[in-house]
Amino acid sequence: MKTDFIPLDYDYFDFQGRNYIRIIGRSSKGKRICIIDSCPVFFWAILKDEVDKEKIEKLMRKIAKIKIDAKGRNTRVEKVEAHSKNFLGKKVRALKIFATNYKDLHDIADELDFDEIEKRRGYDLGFITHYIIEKKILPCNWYEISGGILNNSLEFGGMDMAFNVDFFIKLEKAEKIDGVIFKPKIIAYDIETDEIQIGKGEILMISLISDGLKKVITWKKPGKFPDVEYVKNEAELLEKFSEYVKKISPDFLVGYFSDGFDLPYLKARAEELKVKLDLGLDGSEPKFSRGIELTGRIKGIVHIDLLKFIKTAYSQYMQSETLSLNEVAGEFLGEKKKEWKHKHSSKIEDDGWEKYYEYNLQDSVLVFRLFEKIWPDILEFSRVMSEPIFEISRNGMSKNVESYILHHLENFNEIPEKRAMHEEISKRMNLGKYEGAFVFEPTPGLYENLAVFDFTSSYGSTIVTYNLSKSTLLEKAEKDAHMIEISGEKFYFSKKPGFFPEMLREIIELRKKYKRELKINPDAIKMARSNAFKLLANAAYGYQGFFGARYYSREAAASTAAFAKKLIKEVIDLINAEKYKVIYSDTDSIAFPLGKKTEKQTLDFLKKLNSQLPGIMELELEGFFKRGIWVTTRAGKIGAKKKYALLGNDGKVKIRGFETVRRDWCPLARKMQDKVLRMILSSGNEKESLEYVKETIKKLNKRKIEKSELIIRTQLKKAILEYKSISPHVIAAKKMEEMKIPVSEGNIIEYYIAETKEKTKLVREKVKLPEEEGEYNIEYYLEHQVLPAVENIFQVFGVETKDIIDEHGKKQGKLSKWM
DNA sequence: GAAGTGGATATACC
DNA sequence: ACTGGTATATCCACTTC
Repeated sequence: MKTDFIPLDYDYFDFQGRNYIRIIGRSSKGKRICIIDSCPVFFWAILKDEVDKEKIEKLMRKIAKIKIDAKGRNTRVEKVEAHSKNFLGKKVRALKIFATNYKDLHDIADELDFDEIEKRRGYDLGFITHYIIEKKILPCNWYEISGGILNNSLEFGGMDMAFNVDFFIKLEKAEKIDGVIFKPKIIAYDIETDEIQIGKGEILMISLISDGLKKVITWKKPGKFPDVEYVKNEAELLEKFSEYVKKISPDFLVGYFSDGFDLPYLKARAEELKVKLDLGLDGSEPKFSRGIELTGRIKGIVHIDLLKFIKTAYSQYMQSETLSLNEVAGEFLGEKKKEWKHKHSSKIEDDGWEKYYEYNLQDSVLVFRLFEKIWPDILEFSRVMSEPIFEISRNGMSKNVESYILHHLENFNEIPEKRAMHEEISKRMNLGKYEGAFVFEPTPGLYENLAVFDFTSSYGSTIVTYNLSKSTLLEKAEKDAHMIEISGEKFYFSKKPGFFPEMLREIIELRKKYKRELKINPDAIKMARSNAFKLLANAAYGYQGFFGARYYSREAAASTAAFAKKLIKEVIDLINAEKYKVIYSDTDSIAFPLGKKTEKQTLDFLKKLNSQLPGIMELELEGFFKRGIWVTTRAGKIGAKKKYALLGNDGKVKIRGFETVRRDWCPLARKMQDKVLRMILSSGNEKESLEYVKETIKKLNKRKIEKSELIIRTQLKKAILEYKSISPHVIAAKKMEEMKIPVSEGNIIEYYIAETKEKTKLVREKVKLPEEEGEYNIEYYLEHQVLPAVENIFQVFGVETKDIIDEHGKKQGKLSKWM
């Protein structure tokens, strides 16, 4: 049989002691196809330099005889070959040792305690990754495949009969082709329960959205509500859900925080009610694996938890303060969740249920639309990293960098480095920090007509330019090498291109290429591809400094920061030498007023600068800005770093670091500061904004400010009991516990500071929950929220605090006097 | 018990 | 455990006089 095919979900099984890959995907005609394939199973033994040919042959014969009986399997070495390979950039002789089962490679490697062998590598990639590298059946790419159909066959123990697919094919040949645009079939789902703790309460309803399906299944309050389907009880609810999933047979089952809530909840309730939650294509139930977080896998259907992907791929560029579905959907779709105040189902009035159903349905609608929106990114991530969607949608960026490397090693004839084990990891973690980026101390003030330059992929370009990696680090000083001094110690890197910097060079080039193509002819896929490469380039530096990395190199990471620091300082000097005056710089950006120069002169100068930069280092214009403001730190007279506001020539305001952008300040202070900054930037003076602040303070004093504007939000980052220092939000969390409001690690705790009868000094003793009765503490909000947010800004104009709070211009003593 | 200081904590920047 | 370091600011916890 011959068909086109796009691989979506990979897993593997053992049959008669051997490993087989099972790939589930689709044809362009929408048929569900499962293919079975296998690949050579092997790892590498790297030989010591001095071992001669004769010894190698003897060793190979010895190794070829290895047989082990592990975990009830008889595994044996099938074949041994000698190869010339590279390991960490060095030429090595290595034995390629083939065995019958991937899972036993580690055990076989353990048997190889021969003197001739230096290292054993390539047994810890995971069979799926190993297979993809070997056979190049890449996820989310189109193939023309051919092979024999298994139809009620006993090959593989009759597995084809158990799988609910259109075709079950034993793969013989696969050829990559340009396929059509793939539009996956998905179900977005969401559940509502009585308790938050997994499995503790009943599941009241499940909503499902798919193409042509929009449904809430429930066993609760009946009535004539649109899109609601009734079943008898919770058990039937689960069965019905299962039935729909099977009927639709989606490629992806998509949820939001569904790894941590919806899917485990369904499983737990199914167990409790003795219902089989047979969602898998073979009728199997979802399986969970525990890393640091729970992940839920369904055989043949890719379970996607959008929250996880959004965290790694978007969160750093997002405005949302939390990654709640409500906020994220608001930002991506301009659409929000429906209003619903959660309460136990026993307390829901008869007329409340319709709202609850609508609420539940809307959540699935949002998940469905969110998926549609970010699908191009998921797809391109999978293609770029060459890893299945299940993996890339959950992995962090360091893992993605590593995937990219592993799938491209063979271009360099490289044997993969192993993952670090526990001991090595703790050793790396204990090394402490190295010196990082340079931040220029600004002189506080309001500046006009500014230019901002920044380095494109600064650290990535630095790694490429100076060839910085584990394999290019030289042990001794060499003449023709890249050298950097870090606090007295000199580090040398070879000029012979290493595979890591070379891969990164390609990543940066591809990113530029796709960005160019995007400009000419934009579409979502090009945008996604360009973005995936951008994220990869940006994560490469962090990867080398990450203790869990296979290609960890603290020296390379520290040198990257040091080289970049040295260069940006040199560039600042060059800019100053051109009669500009740099006023600020952070890591890879430089800001300076144009002074007497024109924009054109500045752009010409930028060109000249670029011609002088080493390697692939490149400066670009971030923008011209009409005005910018820098303030002092709270304590001293020195300029505050990482805190400024700019007004672009395009009218856009860019605010960094100020309380405005910090979620742990109350809305009143944030909004007021934002307005003040905008007023000052557009007018060039403080007059108008000062009046505005005085008005605000008056309102506060008259209690005319709504309590909702005074709610402070702080994240509870660990369990309440683990806190050594009991700060206001910890007290608020404790109060919530007492009131039986569920609180857990990671929650954003809301509270306000209230008036108290007793005179207490500690802020935490004035904490009240938003729903608690009480008057807000005027003094606290004035002195700890409103004034601190604007004091430093007005200071730039010589306006002092007393000028802000004293509308008559007279010095006042205690605040209470004029309150 | 007030004042000063360092530590713990949260959040932002790049 | 699941990229890195730099920086600001708040409030608590503790010491000192």
